[in-house]
Amino acid sequence: MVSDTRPPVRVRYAPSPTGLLHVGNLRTGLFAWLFARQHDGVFILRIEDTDRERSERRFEDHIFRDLKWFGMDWDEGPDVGGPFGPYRQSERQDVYARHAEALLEAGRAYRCFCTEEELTRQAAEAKRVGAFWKYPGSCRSLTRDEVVRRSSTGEPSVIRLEVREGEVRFDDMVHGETRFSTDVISDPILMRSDGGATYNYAVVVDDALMSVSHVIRGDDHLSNTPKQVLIYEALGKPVPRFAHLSTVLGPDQARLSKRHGATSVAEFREAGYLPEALMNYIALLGWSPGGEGSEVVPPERLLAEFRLDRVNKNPAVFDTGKLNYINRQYLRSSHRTAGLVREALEGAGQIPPSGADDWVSLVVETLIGGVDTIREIPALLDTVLAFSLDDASGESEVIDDEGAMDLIRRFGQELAARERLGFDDFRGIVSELKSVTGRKGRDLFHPLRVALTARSSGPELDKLIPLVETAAALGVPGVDGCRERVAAFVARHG
RNA sequence: GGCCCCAUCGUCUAGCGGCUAGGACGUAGCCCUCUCAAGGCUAAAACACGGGUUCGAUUCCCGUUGGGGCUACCA
Repeated sequence: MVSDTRPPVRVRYAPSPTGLLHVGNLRTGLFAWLFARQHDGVFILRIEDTDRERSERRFEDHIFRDLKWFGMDWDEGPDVGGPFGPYRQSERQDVYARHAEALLEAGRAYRCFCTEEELTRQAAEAKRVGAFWKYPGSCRSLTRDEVVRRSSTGEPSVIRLEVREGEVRFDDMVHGETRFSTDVISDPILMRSDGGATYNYAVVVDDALMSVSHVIRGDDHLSNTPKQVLIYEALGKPVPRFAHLSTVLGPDQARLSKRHGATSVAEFREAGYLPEALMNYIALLGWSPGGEGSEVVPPERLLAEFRLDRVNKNPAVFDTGKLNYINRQYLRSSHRTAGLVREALEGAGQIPPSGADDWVSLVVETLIGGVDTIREIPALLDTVLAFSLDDASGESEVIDDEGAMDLIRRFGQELAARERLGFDDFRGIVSELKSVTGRKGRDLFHPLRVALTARSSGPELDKLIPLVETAAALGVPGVDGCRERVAAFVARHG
């Protein structure tokens, strides 16, 4: 046996609590989570709330809630703790400061007194004449005494990393080997003049201290990576492996945002999407199971088949239509569907006074095939159960057809003879009407549908009739039984 | 301006020098059917452009074009 010397897999997901969790962000989290779980690794949730202005605690709670709903779990995080905490950047400021001091001591970083205004002016001027500009390193050569003197007068300063010469290279799991020349990298600011850590520095300190082995994140950070590698080097910490994921775009090819409609996990949940369907679809953004046939890949299979190194490099456009298709597939087979339909019906006040369970399963059986999401059920049910004679007035094909009306009258007489119309009764009546009137097929069924629903389309009659009869029997408000409906229809048009 | 990343049907993708360029969603037609859906079958639909390398490029290299990111005391 050869012993495995690879370091343990530790992957982190680091959302910012500045708003609701976004599907683009969620995809990064999903890929990171899948990778961690596939390698028996540790999945860490870290909250990047260094932006005090925009970060809010309630958004953090929403992140926990949405991730759990989505089906992800984590081993370390602000809510569950862990050996490398704290897991909120806002609680780690002293850690950043301490390591910055150490870098200063080690001569890898230096204090810079250049004012932001002056530097911004230089940069703007360079840009105006089309010249390249980077921080010239003016403060690199300040003597220790001078630094002490200027600091003691209260002159504000930042801490910058001294960028070495040469090249930075790293092997990205989705982009392959990537290299940058340090010639174009300004000495990055580690600590701001207000004493706070900058993002690029804080992530590195956190990832290094948390022994993160794989940094999986959006590719908007690809250009930041060389800076970060330099910081790892200065800190004397091993550089993790990186995987930079492309962004998720809206239908107009622009980055997905609110104006594209639903983009937050919460919205998809509320719209009645099943979490496993959303997970399946999101995994398909940049990855595919390959081969031929279905792309319905449930979470268990995702765990087995997903490959981070096979994720596409180019950005993917979010397609609600395909998400709907995937959701329909899960809606039909999930054991959770009934419970969710029940909630939706309760929310819409469509649960009858008695017999709720039977009612819900009947509604599911009748309507689930016709919807993209659970959310559509209450409205569809309303439409299906509605019976308005006024709607029928446009059905001249039936109303003006004496044969059809005769059929309906006979149908009404049959119904009048019984209390309830069971589906077997309906079968019997129909076959009798068929032989009496000589009508069949469309001529036979269409008039009956119109008399029963006042509409020319809807679910199959063998599903619709039990639904209407049950609704009437259970006392769903405003729903008449078949007998009353046909009688009313005959009274109006017959 | 500089640096970096990306580029196959409308969309998501398979492809890793030789394929009738495959699948999925969507679209169209047909079938099923009382209707609308669903479901089944079929069809149309792509290698951004120009140079190389090679016996041979969707595939490798270089440009161009078009997207995107970074170049902040934002993350």
